[in-house]
Amino acid sequence: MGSVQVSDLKKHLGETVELRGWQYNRRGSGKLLFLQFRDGSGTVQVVVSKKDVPEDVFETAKRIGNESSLIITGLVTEDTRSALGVEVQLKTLRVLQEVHDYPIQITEDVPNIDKLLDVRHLWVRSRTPHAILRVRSEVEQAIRDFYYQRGFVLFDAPIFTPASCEGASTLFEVPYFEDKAYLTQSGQLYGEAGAFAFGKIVVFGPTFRAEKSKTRRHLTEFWMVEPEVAFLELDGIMDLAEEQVRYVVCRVLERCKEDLKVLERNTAILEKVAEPFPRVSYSEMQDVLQKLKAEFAASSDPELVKLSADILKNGLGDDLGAADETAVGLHYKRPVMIHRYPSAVKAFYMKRDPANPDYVLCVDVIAPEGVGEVIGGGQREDNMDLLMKQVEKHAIPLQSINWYLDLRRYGSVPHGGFGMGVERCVQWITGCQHVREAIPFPRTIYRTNP
RNA sequence: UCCGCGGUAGCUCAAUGGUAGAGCAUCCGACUGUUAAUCGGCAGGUUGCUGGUUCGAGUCCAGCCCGCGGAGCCA
Repeated sequence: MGSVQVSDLKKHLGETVELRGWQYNRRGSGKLLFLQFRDGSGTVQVVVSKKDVPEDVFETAKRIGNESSLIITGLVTEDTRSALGVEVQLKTLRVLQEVHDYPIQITEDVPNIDKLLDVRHLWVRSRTPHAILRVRSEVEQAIRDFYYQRGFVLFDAPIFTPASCEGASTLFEVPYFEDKAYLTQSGQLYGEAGAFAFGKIVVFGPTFRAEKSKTRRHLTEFWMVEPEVAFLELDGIMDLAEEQVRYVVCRVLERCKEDLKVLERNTAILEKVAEPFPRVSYSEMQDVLQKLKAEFAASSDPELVKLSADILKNGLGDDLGAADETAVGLHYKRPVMIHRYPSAVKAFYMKRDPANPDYVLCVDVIAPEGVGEVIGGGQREDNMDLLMKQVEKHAIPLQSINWYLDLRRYGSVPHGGFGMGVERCVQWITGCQHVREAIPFPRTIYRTNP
């Protein structure tokens, strides 16, 4: 008799099977015990009846604490009272390790995420983190499938880089033999090299930002997927971003139903990705935000009134603030694409809009429900002279970027792409409160442990 | 870096300047259909650190440490 997985138990109705895993929880009485048994694939209720098992087996089952590791055998029976629809009538019980002081208790809420993150290595066993990280796994697989199916070449960018790609953002400096190196904050520049070699590439890897951000949307280490395509212009880039988000969300809706149920996620808002994403220019958005500001100020909801005060706080020509993004999310209730920002607030490599050189051909995708920017990208400046002006303006050291300028010297073409933060995407899809919950071991300004 | 909030039992939180408490978890016990089971009991503390005010400080004051939320910046 081989072991079976909890997720496959329905195929073994009426059979006696072996299960290997851990006790998640126990309820019961003096003569009847209900072990919640998990093996990673799922959780099943194991019934231990005093009259059906030897005395010592019953006493052991009654004694062992949560997260004791077990190998059991039992009869698989149908039972509508059990969440899974089946349960297991215990026959034999082998305890690999008996545990009595597991530090996490079974609760549904997350009262203090920081305390739980101290024991993240154990917390990942619990119901909610388990569901979120399963969704993350599906998101990452969906991303890979999406690009693979479309003929993109997976083009890994280096982690050690010579210097800043984007100027202002803070980089992690690390000793590198006799020299210094920096952890990458974007694989994009390398992606552009790949696009000119393979046509369509995608960079998928970790990214590091030494920003001292302490919000539920920020990590110092996060995963980013960055497609880059030769001969693709802004409209095409927006099409790609929209299709990719739609594909990923639909995959999760289709394949992670149970996890979304565990997370009590309202899927109605996710299903709206089937509809076209609104595409609004920065300039048009100013008018929309003006209207929203007035509308929210007149609202009876004090939260909206408070939000209203911060809308358009940064003024015309500046980047949108967090309140603006929240308002956009509340208004459209689905991902929104904002394009053609003022060039002053965007990176040096963004291509000028020929129709109005004060703006650049970029696009941000704003997720609703307070998650904010999940995608940032656009068309790259492909003209050597214009690019050089920006390099000088941003005071980017030539020696670290000279290789990149070669891409404009030898066969430059219109091209572009974007970067999507995997954790922000997972945060939105799962509806989890902190982006920290969307990665197995989050790294933040004050946490590198465990 | 700036603004705001917090640190009391393993966890979540109480405690007009006057004997540090509850719920949950652990441990012990009861219960044959429980769904975060329920019920009874035992145990559990240098109240973040240092100093000050006071007859008396978890509480008031000063400094420090640590964390959380937000702004900025970003994905």
